[in-house]
Amino acid sequence: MPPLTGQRYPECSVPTRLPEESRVRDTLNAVIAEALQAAIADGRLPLPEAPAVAVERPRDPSHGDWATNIALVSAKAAGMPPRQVAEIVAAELRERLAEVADAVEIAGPGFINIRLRRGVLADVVSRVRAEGDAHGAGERTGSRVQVEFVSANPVGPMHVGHGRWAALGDSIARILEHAGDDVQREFYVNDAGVQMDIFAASVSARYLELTGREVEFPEDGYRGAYITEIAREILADEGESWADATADAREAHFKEKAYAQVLAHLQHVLHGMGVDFDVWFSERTLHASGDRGAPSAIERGIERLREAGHVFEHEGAVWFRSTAFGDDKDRVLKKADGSYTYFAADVAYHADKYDRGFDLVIDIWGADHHGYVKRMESAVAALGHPGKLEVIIGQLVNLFRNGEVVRMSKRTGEMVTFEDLLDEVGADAARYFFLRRSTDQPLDFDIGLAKQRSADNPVYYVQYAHARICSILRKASGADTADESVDVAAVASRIAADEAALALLGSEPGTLAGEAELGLLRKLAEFPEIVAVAARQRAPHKLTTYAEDLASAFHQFYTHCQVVVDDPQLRSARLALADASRLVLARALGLLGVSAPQRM
RNA sequence: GCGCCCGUAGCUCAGUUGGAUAGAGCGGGAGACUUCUAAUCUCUAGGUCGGGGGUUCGAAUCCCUCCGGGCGUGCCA
Repeated sequence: MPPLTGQRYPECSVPTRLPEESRVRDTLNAVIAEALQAAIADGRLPLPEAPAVAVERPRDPSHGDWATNIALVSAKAAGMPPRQVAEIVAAELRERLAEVADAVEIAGPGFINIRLRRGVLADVVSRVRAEGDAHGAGERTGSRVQVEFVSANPVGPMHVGHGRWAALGDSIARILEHAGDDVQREFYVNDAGVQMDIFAASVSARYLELTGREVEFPEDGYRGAYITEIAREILADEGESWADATADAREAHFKEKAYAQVLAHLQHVLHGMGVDFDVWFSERTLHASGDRGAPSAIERGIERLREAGHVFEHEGAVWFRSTAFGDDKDRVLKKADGSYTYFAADVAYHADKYDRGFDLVIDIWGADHHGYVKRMESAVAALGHPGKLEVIIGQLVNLFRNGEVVRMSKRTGEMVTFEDLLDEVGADAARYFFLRRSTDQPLDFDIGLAKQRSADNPVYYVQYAHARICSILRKASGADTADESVDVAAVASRIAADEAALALLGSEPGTLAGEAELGLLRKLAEFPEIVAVAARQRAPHKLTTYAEDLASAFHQFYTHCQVVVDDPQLRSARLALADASRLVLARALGLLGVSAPQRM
């Protein structure tokens, strides 16, 4: 078992800076701002000040590579029709962008569309290939972020929802790391509290049954078959002697045995899907008193709230005045019977997180906990860290098989566990499907579809694009396309495509081949921005959507363009384009925690 | 009752800061393998963005209201 403590994590200190947006976007914004300034300065545009500029990528590729609505935005203030404003700005832009743009056009109600030179578009190929792992990455922000997720009670197997949150938390962590933050993954183990007692009593009852004794199963006990399995293992290991011990001694012993087993199991399943936590934080450590009777972390947490003036006593209980921070009602920390609430432990836990120096804490909770968000935010604010907690609510998963809902019953313990699902569909498909929908949307998971190795299955669609590229590279090396001993990366590194060669890409616009090349170039260029948006919005599903778009652009390219052709220049250019696609596909899949196979 | 999330094509869902003719996959219809993997591609049909008001040059997106669905609303964990 790994260490179960609130262990410290190595200090990280890197200069603070926000992730950089795409270079082209920044440049265009700057140039447009200059153009506006110039037109305002010489009186052609009667504006008091230049409006904020924001270029965007038009949805419709026929509108060019970039567009700005600046004329529409400023028409009113300038007292001119939008198209007239657009004329003035566009004239300026044509001069300033002569080097990089083929055309600056006015369209629709007054949009200015900018069409980049092919050479500028093809630039992305060299950039992707030169930057390697750094491509699409933000500069190090120095921001220390903790993502806490799954945190399933260690009293049974994970359900399918836990699997989704595991995929989500891990992918968000990967994306934030790529965007430049220092990220720590943490699992909070609720190993204190009554559910552990019930758990122990359940195992104890099954153990006694196995020794042939008549026992009444606890009414609120856990009835899953795994309880019996655990009891059986204890029986095999330690024999029947525990049947004669006192119930207290037996349950105390069984609790630790069973807990260790379940925890190891959770770690095993999570590891199996590629999710590894940096810290497993035990709730018990918060309850434990310090040396020579020093107060526990929970007691210290309450003390801190009290010092901040937000604690009061009422009807024998100790309360946190969360209403002072916008909560609906105040919350109990210490019950009238002297025990602490789960919330009190969570206050101590979060205090500990900030003591560890995190600049931002992201908690991923199941939808059934969303009523808890406000009080936790209140507590964090009261502890002096307002705004440094972000709670992401993960919606549930509905399992379907052949269009039918898979029914589960918690009472009888009859359920499809996350491990069952992993065994059936595999880690790649499970992760991909979990991440495909936005977080705040409940997910319908069709087991049949996830297992299907066909065109209907988006995860294979994306992986297949990657495998196809690897196959092309094997062919280009002169080897058999099925020869798995070929080092694809090494082949790729030998491909050299100079500017003249890359300029051939998309040189025949209007043809199927030319459009396919241009489409792929444009899609590749979007990647850094997609990563930045996915990071900012904590939205891995932006990357599944992107990966499918990129795979589609590649498949079209593949269909319409022979890559390994005789003409050495065209061949190297297309190989380089395919290689850049390979790298970006692998990176996108990597951020999702999904493998990028070289053969399928 | 109150709070949060959601409602977009037959189905499952994207839609960035309010932008142009609202997109994709599946499913329906019609096609393409002598090629570097057809796990692919091409064409086609399909919409009152839940309803109604408002804000504005412009609304799926922002505001109000109504309808429908999910979850929450413990001195449980």
